Amino acid sequence: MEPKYVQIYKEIKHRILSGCYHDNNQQLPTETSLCDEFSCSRMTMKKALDYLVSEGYIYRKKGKGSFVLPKGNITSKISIHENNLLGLSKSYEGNISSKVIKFEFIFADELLAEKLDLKIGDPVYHIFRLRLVDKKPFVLERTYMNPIVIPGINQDVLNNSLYNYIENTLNLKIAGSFRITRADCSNESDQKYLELTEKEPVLEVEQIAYLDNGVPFEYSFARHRYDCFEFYSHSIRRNPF
Amino acid sequence: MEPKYVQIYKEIKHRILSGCYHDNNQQLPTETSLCDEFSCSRMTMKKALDYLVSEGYIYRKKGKGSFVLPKGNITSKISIHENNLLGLSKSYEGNISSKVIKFEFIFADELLAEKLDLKIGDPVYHIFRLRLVDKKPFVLERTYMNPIVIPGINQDVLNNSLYNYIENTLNLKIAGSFRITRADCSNESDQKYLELTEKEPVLEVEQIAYLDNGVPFEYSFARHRYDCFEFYSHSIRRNPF
DNA sequence: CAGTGGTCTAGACCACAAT
DNA sequence: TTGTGGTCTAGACCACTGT
Repeated sequence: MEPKYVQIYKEIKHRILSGCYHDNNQQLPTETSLCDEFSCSRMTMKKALDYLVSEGYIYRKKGKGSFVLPKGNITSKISIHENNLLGLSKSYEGNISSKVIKFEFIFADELLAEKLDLKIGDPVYHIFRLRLVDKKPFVLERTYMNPIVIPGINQDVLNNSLYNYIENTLNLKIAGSFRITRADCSNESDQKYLELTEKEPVLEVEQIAYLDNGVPFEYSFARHRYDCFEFYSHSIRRNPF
Repeated sequence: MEPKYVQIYKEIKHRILSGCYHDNNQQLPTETSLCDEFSCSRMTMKKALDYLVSEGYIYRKKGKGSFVLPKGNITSKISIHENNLLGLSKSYEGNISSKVIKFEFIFADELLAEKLDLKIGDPVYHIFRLRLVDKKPFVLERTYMNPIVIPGINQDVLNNSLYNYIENTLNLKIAGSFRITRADCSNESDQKYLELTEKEPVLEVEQIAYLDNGVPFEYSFARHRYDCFEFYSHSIRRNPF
């Protein structure tokens, strides 16, 4: 059973996307009237509306009301929202395949030990995969994983979705991640596998991902072809901060 | 007067950063005991803790408790958090200067009209600036602004901080933005002003920024030197979504 | 079972905007 | 003055965890 505020959030989001508030100068009904309609308290309605604010659908002004915000447009590249945690397979609807270039155990050096919360010398999976979208090279992923936390990885899993394996087979929950995004010159591997020239760069995303018990399970570098990937995000200024 | 939940948020954040919960296995006190200590209701405490969750300081598990999350590390590059809205001048403590390369009125084409919510042919500021950090070229910014919304821009403003001018002189409030981040090959201007070779790329951030009345005031492309800028972000999986 | 966090309520008071 | 959203409360019930 979904919480009431999620149901309300979804219904109002649906109304916004259907243009229900276009006639009324993009203004939503007042909170109290929405509370009446959905038979809920104001706190619950506020929670639903807060999610719409945080996703950039509406903005609210004290003393005035709540209004629909125009949506930024997405280009033709593959766009991943900054909040997306679910790996490529779940983020894109195309035909995704993987080619495993390297799959081995290594021993954690200082960096890996720090990022994955291990001791130096502990065994770590090192996975180097090329991921293709509609058979065209898209991203070159170098992933380090803690084999204690994520056991049983094999070629079969790697050819499909690691995230599916973690969530559905191992039944673990992914809770969050830290990411750093940067541009970089392509190196020899990039050029070879992503079919880039020397002049063409990559968009690198460095990531540490955590399970819901706070344990880091993945440290990865994903190097994307510059011409078919971009990140989009929406920020709002939080009120009293 | 700051809301109570902000004060509580700040105090607990301070405690986390000081390592107060290190002894107790990174576990925070229960919500009810924190409510007692801060003399507040549970809803208020939850709001404070929700902000800590959204910023990646803690995670919470039903039936277990709330725990401090290890913090991702930031590298030596200039790192801007994905949520930062405040322009370079307020994001970085170094010695920042600007060189105005071009500053003119143009007429909105279809793209600009759409992004800035104008009619085709309406006048638009076109600002092309090189921004330097500690006298070294850092980012090349091409900005389009609606002169009706942001009037009175001149060379003096451009040599300092546009965001300061908007917030402090014009007394407008910046509410939020949409951003798209991508890597790109450097073009001739990039190479000239950012002092890059043909092989070296840029990190481009395309942005539409909004005031708190929902009006878009800026559409910009910021092309950063690849080797001294990166974006970092933190995502959490929201519960019932 | 007891203890935790998650949701929800009904009502209160405040700050801000428009009239 | 009226109406809006922002904050806050005191208490209720639920779902999940570990004993």
